[in-house]
Amino acid sequence: MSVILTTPAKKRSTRTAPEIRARSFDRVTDRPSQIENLLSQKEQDRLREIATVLEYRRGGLTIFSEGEDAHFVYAIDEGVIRISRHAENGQRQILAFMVPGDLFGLPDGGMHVNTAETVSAVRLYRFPWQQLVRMMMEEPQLQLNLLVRVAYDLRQAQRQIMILGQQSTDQRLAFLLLDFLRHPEFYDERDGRLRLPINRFDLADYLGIARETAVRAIAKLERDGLLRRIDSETIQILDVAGLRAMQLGRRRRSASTD
Amino acid sequence: MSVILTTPAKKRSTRTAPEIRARSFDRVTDRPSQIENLLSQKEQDRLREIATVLEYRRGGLTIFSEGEDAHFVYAIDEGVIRISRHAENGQRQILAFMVPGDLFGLPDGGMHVNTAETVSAVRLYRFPWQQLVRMMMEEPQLQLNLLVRVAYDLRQAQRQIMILGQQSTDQRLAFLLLDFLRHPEFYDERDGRLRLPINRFDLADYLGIARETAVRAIAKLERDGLLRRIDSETIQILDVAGLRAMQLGRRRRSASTD
DNA sequence: CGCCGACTTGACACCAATCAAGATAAGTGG
DNA sequence: CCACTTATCTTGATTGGTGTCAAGTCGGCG
Repeated sequence: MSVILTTPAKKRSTRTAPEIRARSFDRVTDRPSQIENLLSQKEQDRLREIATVLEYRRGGLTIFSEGEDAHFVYAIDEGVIRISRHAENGQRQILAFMVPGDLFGLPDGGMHVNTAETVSAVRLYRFPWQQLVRMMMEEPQLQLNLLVRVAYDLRQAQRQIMILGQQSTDQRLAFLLLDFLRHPEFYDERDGRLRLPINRFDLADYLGIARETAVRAIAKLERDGLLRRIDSETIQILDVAGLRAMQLGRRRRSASTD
Repeated sequence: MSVILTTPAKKRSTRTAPEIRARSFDRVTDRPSQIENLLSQKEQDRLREIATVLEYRRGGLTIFSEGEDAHFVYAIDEGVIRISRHAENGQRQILAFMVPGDLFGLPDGGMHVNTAETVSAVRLYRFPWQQLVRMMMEEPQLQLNLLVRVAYDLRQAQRQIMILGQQSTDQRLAFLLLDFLRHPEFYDERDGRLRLPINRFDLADYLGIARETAVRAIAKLERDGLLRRIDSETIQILDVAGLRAMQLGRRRRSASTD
């Protein structure tokens, strides 16, 4: 069975072709998503029964928005998405970028509190939340798996709190770059080239700085010989150790001086 | 059965008497901790079987430190604790203050990644992690309860990311004050007096600012007529609405201007 | 009474947000 | 293929905010 989903046209979209395709979950990929790794064959089969595959053809598409009723949770099979939230004054903060294997969309009081949008073309697995809850009550191992994932997200969030609470602009940028260096999807270790899948807007909103400040931070690291800009979305990393060292410096003294 | 635990003497401690007492979990409080609310009587009984009550007599005591092996999780029955983490350069960031009903100490790879310390006198329930896991595998409802709690912590962490990424010093302070206003334990709505259970060190390390900056922010809110300092740990709130309004202003324009 | 830690205030330099303007690149329509 | 539009990226100038160093005050405790 094949289903075509429609989404409200994005402001920057000029296409009219369907951006998303959905179909039932069977043999769509040879790389199993991480959620399957810890589960028995039987459990995987049951998950497949309730899952739908969604395909988003490009970046900038909304998967769900904060405030909407939440009926599904999602797992990424391919591509990058961003999780963001808007303050009451309208400012956007990007809470996380998520990559294949990550899970997102857990409801909070039946609603989505965050917004999820594609950064690149994306393939997702979509699970009906109610059915998933029923399954989890019967399969404790499945529930434990979900618990581990949420706990991981919590650790990641705390990590970002550390960055935003303590690091200078340059350090924040180094932190983001080092994170992306771990993904061979974006970083070619041989020639040292990193293709940043995110634009300066997203980068700034993630690091909690202004867009111009982000650009200047990149320019500074370039002056310092740590990297070289190829084009706006590609940079060549010249000194990984230097980036790491930069994170160790201190922006401000700790309030609690021992 | 009564057990006496010992902890390494704290630097500011001059006492020699035992700071912590532990005893088995039975009828120690007439106010049930929140973890019990959603559980059946049978499940509560089972929880009691594996729980121990710990009492810390004062603030500044370490419950566990980052890097230690994690064998227990904890629930707060009474008092306030702080969860912190130290960056590689030694800077401390306070990730959260936790109050009665909150749960903390979930292991990550068998270890504690954060440090937990008492802010005031505290009574805790301590649960052996392994036994709790076994119970959860048999009682899905218990596990779901834990999942809900971790998800809640994640939302709180994301909330702090919003604050640290977007808000000015004054706004951050207003945010913290408004949070404490919700707890009748600290805020007397009649005379408007707020007893801050945390010192300026903790306050600054929580908000990601320098200690002096925190003091100056308080002074500024006082000049603006929003509050009045009684003594270093007590302030009188004069304009709650003004504090709320302060949070809505924007420190900087969003990077993603629509 | 004197010490000590926590709190507070002042001075100053520097970093980053903001406003402004230009550069680059990709798309669009002629 | 070229002019035009638009979005994104980049750089400059300016100002306010915040970290840091320094000094002083306050309160508790021995």
